[in-house]
Amino acid sequence: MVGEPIASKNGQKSETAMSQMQNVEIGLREMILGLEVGPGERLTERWIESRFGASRTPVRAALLRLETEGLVCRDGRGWTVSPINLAELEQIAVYRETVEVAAVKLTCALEDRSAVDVIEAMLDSCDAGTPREEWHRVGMDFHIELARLSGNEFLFRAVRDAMTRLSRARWLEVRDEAALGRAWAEHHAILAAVRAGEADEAARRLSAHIVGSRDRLVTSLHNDRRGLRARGFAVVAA
Amino acid sequence: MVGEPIASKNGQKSETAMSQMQNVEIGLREMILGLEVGPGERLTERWIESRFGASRTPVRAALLRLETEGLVCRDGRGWTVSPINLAELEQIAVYRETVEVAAVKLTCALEDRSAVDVIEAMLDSCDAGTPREEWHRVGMDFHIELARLSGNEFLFRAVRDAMTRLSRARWLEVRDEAALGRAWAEHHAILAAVRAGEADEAARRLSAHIVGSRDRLVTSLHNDRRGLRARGFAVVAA
DNA sequence: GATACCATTTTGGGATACCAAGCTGGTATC
DNA sequence: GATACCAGCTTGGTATCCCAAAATGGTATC
Repeated sequence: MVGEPIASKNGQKSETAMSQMQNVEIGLREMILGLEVGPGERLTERWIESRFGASRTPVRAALLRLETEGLVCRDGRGWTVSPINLAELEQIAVYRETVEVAAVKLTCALEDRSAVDVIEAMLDSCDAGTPREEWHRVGMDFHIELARLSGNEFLFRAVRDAMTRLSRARWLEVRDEAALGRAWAEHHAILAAVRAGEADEAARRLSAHIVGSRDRLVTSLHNDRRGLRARGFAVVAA
Repeated sequence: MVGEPIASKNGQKSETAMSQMQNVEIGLREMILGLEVGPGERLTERWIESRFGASRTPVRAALLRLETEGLVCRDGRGWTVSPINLAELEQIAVYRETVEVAAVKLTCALEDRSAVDVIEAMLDSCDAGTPREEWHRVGMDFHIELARLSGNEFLFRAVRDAMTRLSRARWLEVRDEAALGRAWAEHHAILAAVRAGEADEAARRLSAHIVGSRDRLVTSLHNDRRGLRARGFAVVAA
């Protein structure tokens, strides 16, 4: 056994009412998104098995799930943590611009748009003392929760899945304070337009935000790809 | 053993070089999309196991895959063929309009749009003597292949997955000759606009086509839902 | 020293055994 | 007759075992 087995063997429930499969799925997702296992790294089912104290059946189920999320991919026979793919990041940006703009237009057409206040409060919960992980999480949740307001389950899932795929890359991005402040200002401006029901204005601002975000992200990773490779992270060029 | 086992036991390869999991996944998907198992029907892993002559390991893998496609869903402990959900169909229509329009606009911006000819040939391969299954398949592939031309993998997958979810409903739709002819005319008109590079015109026609298609689909299923329930198909109202 | 070849190990795919939870049908009690 | 209760069966969740293929490493040959 390597690391800390989370649940004991032979059908024993872990202290929470969570199945082994959920245990492995959630734990492995966190390890991948938190870069505890690097992009491009090989994964063996047996290693995951011992790492989480589960048997191969739930391990394989979790891998199949994570494969559909794009976090792991098949490597012939065998599994690999998906590399960071710059070309893919650009395509995802186009995709999320499409679905996020559609979602925000739907939201602007709603009579009751008061739910934007909850999102605004979420943004405001970040200040100078907030750890970087939290800024990162809130920056993603802003887009996910904004899409949820549309009420369209498929647009929401599309945004959530796209943000999941972008998560590691955004984490690796070299961001300065100024860029972060600008992003937050854009977030607020988007919410203001949604609150006012100005669909075109909200769409324009959101679109510009996403495109700018993409450009900074791809540029940052491209410039730093030597450093990323030095850390053992596979980065596929655009 | 019920039905016709496709592969023999104990690691024996079937005649094609296909894994058991792919066997089960593809076979079960065809059974669901072909309505050989009705929407809302309960599925047991053991039944699938004997139906396809595979053990539970590949069966579970296939079920997990089909769950992400929305073709089966969990029913507490246990599996169910996803019911036809009219509210979901309407949401999917909004979603696919969004992504298909975005894809076709990207395609119109390409220099080389000659690939539309292949799609046009596909449409023209259907005539009065073509079986209904083929019309159905080509009607879906038109949208999928059109999205593929955009070159954006995520828009393409979104359209493909949406069409998969719509497949059973479209098959159940009561369509007359006139509606089919109108759909084909709209398909040709969309292609003509794409060929000419007229993005706005193509988007307008595609959008109208999808909205009209949605209205006819939902109306048809809503009117016929008594008959569908009589066939044992679960239809959830909007 | 390079290379071809073979034994060993590793690994994913699949099959099966076992378990606990839940459903079912029957029975006993009132 | 209705209901509470219990035994047994079904079923998904999990662990484990087996297998074939691929990777690995060492050795013999040139």
